[in-house]
Amino acid sequence: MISYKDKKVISIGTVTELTGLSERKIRYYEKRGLISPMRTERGTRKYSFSDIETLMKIADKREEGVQTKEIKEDMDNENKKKMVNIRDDLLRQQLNAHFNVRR
Amino acid sequence: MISYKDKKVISIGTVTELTGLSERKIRYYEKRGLISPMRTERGTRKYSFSDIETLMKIADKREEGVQTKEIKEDMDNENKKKMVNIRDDLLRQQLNAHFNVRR
DNA sequence: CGTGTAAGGAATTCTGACACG
DNA sequence: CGTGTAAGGAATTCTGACACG
Repeated sequence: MISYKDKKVISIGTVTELTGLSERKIRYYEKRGLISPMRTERGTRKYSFSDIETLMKIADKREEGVQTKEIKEDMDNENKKKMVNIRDDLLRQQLNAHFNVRR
Repeated sequence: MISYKDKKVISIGTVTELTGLSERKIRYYEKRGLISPMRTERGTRKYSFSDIETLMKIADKREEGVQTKEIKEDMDNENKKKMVNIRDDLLRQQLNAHFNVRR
């Protein structure tokens, strides 16, 4: 969870090599809200391995002709589901703790 | 094992921020054989998270006054031990497989 | 031995725009 | 809408050297 996967340390040139995407595309997907790299003090973008995985998925969808807007909506929905699951897990945990204490 | 930890994707400027070490020091530790970053086609160095962890350890040792040569020897010895363990584990595995088959 | 620094060149990254469609 | 490209500037990285000790 506190893994290296989400550390934003990779610059765009390397992302280009890792994903096969052009800088132009990568910056464009950012503008459309599909990824959100970090910015250093002087404004250079830094990406995480997570971002790279996301970009690979985006590349696949784009090849299928899916528009960035749709891709974003799908991604947002998946995130929503994940958040709901986390919330439910938490609730369940708290309920369990509550009943265990009372018994 | 095939984790992100060993992927060489971080440029020296970022390593500088992550470790607090100067570029000069980082390059010097490389020359002494303490780390071995990758090189891109045009010669820029790329480091892994492993390299960064190693650099942090080096920084600690250096603060204690330990010389790079000693640090290298210690690191080489640790690696040797690890290799021996891996070999022994493998041998043990093969022995077990052998006897299990014969019984 | 370990590290700082100035030097000059080459490569990187950024933004805004023109282009096509 | 999605992507390419040329443009100009700013920041990055590299190497070899001089310096101190």
